[in-house]
Amino acid sequence: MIYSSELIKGTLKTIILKLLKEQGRMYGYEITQKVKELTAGKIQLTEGALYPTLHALEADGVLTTETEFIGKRVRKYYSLSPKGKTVSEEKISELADFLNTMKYLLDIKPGIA
Amino acid sequence: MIYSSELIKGTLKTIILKLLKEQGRMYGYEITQKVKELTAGKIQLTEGALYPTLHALEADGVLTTETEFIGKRVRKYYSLSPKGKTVSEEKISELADFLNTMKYLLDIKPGIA
DNA sequence: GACCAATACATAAGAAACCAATGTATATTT
DNA sequence: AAATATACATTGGTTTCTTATGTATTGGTC
Repeated sequence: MIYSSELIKGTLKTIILKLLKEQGRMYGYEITQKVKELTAGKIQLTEGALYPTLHALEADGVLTTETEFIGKRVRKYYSLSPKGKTVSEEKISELADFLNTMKYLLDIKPGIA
Repeated sequence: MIYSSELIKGTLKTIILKLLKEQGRMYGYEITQKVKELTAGKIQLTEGALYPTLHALEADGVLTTETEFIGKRVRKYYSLSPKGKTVSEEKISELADFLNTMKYLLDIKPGIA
């Protein structure tokens, strides 16, 4: 089962920031594969969603890039900027808090609600 | 702290369906207040997001409505249709699954990722 | 050696969904 | 009587994603 895309929408940026925080640097395609692997295929990032998001984060000064050539093929590595490290901490803890709140909402029983 | 709206986007429908499943029937304003209460103000649904969503769910045959007058003021109660009961079960379990997956992603440490 | 799948980037047109603002009106509290 | 709360609704604009398309290299397979 693949999650409906609307669920992923709000969390895409945070997922990217979390992975970059742990991995140091990653390139776009690598991110799609890593997320797919870590979620057993339940989250499949599309390129049309990923690349614009990466570009936006870079434009915001959250990510920095380095381009490398692997043979003749180009690879663009993304890393957290100093600002990005702060932003990622904030985003990650906000999401963790949100997950708890949502879990609480889903656990509510008729008597409590 | 109020969650950024992008986080709520993907979960709004499911929140509504979950509440209606537990409460039987609710009207729009009541939903905004209940969500605010249950989340200690962290989730504040705006009318511009709520009403279009309710209308869409009704148009999809997921919700049914009854209009009542409280004095001269109208109140529109929403309930799950038979189809809505099925849909709500699906949405709720998908979200529960998604929350677990996201929690797993956020817990990943450098060595594991 | 020809073909397909995987790797790797990117953009563009359109759709979906929300946000902020606005509008209308009644009810309650101070 | 004024302000706040209740209660519905819509609209214009923005953001953000989806689908589709485009280019090109690399690796595996028949």
